[in-house]
This record gives sequence, C-alpha cells and structure tokens, in this order.
Amino acid sequence: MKNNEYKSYAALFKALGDETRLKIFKMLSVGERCACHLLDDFAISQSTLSYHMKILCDCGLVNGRRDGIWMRYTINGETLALLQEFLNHIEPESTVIDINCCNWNP
Amino acid sequence: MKNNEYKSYAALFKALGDETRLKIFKMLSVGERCACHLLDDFAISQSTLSYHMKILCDCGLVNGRRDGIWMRYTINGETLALLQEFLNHIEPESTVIDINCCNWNP
DNA sequence: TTTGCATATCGATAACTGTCAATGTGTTTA
DNA sequence: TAAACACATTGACAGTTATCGATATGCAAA
Repeated sequence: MKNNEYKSYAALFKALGDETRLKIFKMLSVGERCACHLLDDFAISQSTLSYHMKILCDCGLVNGRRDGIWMRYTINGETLALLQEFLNHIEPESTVIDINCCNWNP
Repeated sequence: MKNNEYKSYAALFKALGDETRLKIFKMLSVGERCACHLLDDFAISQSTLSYHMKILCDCGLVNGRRDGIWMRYTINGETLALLQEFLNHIEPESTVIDINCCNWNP
C-alpha cells in the first residue's frame, strides 16, 4: 500500500467518524433515499444536511443523482468494499513481541 | 442496534480518521510496539504521539501496557472485530428504490 | 415566463482538533 | 536518594469542523 493512500483511507474513516453521517450511511444501506426524507430523520437544518452529503459524496462513499428537483443518494459499493477490505486485512498478531524494541531482554 | 451505539462506532471511525493514527494502527497489526519506536517512524513530537495513543486507547481500539519505563501497545482485537462486523454488515442494495420518497411516480 | 419547491453555497461563529514546548509523573539505575 | 529516562499532562495557538440563517441555483408546473 502506497504511503499517500493512507490519506484517502483516513478520509473515508473520517467521513464515517461523525454520528450524523454514520447514521445517514447506515440508512442508505437499505436503498436509495432522497435528501428530503433524510432531513426528516434528523434535527438538523437543510444546509447542514447538504454539507454532510457533500462530505460523503466527495470521499466516494456515496453517490448522488439528480431526479428532477430531488437529489437521490445511494451507497457507492466499490468504495465501501475498499474500506471493508482495508479493515478486514488488519489482523492483530497480539502474540508477536517487538523484539527489536529498546533493550528488550526476554 | 441501539441509537446511542452509533456514537461509539462513530468514535472508532473518527479515531482512524486521522492519517497518523491510521498508520500507527496499521503498524500495530504486525505486533506489539513500544512508544519510543513508534515515535521514530513519524515526524511528530513525543507529546503529540502520546495524544494520539490516548485517543486510540480511549476508544478501545488499542491496548497499552506498562513495561518498566516503556509503554507497549497492541491492537484490541475485540474492538477491531466489532468495527469489522459493523462495516461488513452494510451491504448496499443499490437496486432498491425509495418508493416512498416524495411523490415518486414510476 | 413567473412562481414555487428542493437543494447548494456563502458568511459567520462557536466548538473541536492537532500540534508544540514546557512541565509533571512514574520507573529504573547509579 | 538522586539522576536519568520514557511517557503523560498542561497551556497556548492556529487550523478545521459542524452548525445555522440567508441567499443563490436549478428544475418543474402553472
């Protein structure tokens, strides 16, 4: 994994690191949803919702499409798969000791 | 999933939403590592590393143990598994249309 | 083409974040 | 016990973030 790719993955985690956005993302997992209905589910203003949707879309986790006067949002499965893969590839080897650490003497 | 659990999961995502912390977490996946060696790998001050380790430990993603004058860190596999499970359970149903949305007329 | 609706953008603002240097705390060794 | 070392905490500060109200933009129906 190239070094600067961490920045991209960090952006994905950060996007989901806000409670409101995480709930929105989870809601989208059951299917396409329009902004007006998302707005009904949260005690936030319309401009704030738009701000959060922009963050989710900009990082690639969510796709938005215009349908007349409405915006309809869906999860971008490819980006989600990338993130799942990244996380699933982390397997903690808790038994491995850092034998090179400082003056480690077993 | 209870409503307030989103706050906990958001905290986990947020913890990994910083490039430095994400790299640290990935490094720990190969085994236990002490703070002094982590410090060598980043161009940050000792106090900043301590700040990041506190965030990773507080949310439960990382365990720290004192070993003499050193702190040795490992990934908390249980919390990681929870996060993996959360993310893996999100399966985008892109074909599902929000038929209840506004005045949808197919 | 004017009006009305849904959404995006802008400007302001309070709160939070990441960073450092300085200092405090806990542990080991001389 | 004193000194040295590793790490944590504190205070300060610049940058970022989440939020809102107001305004702009884009679309559709009248």
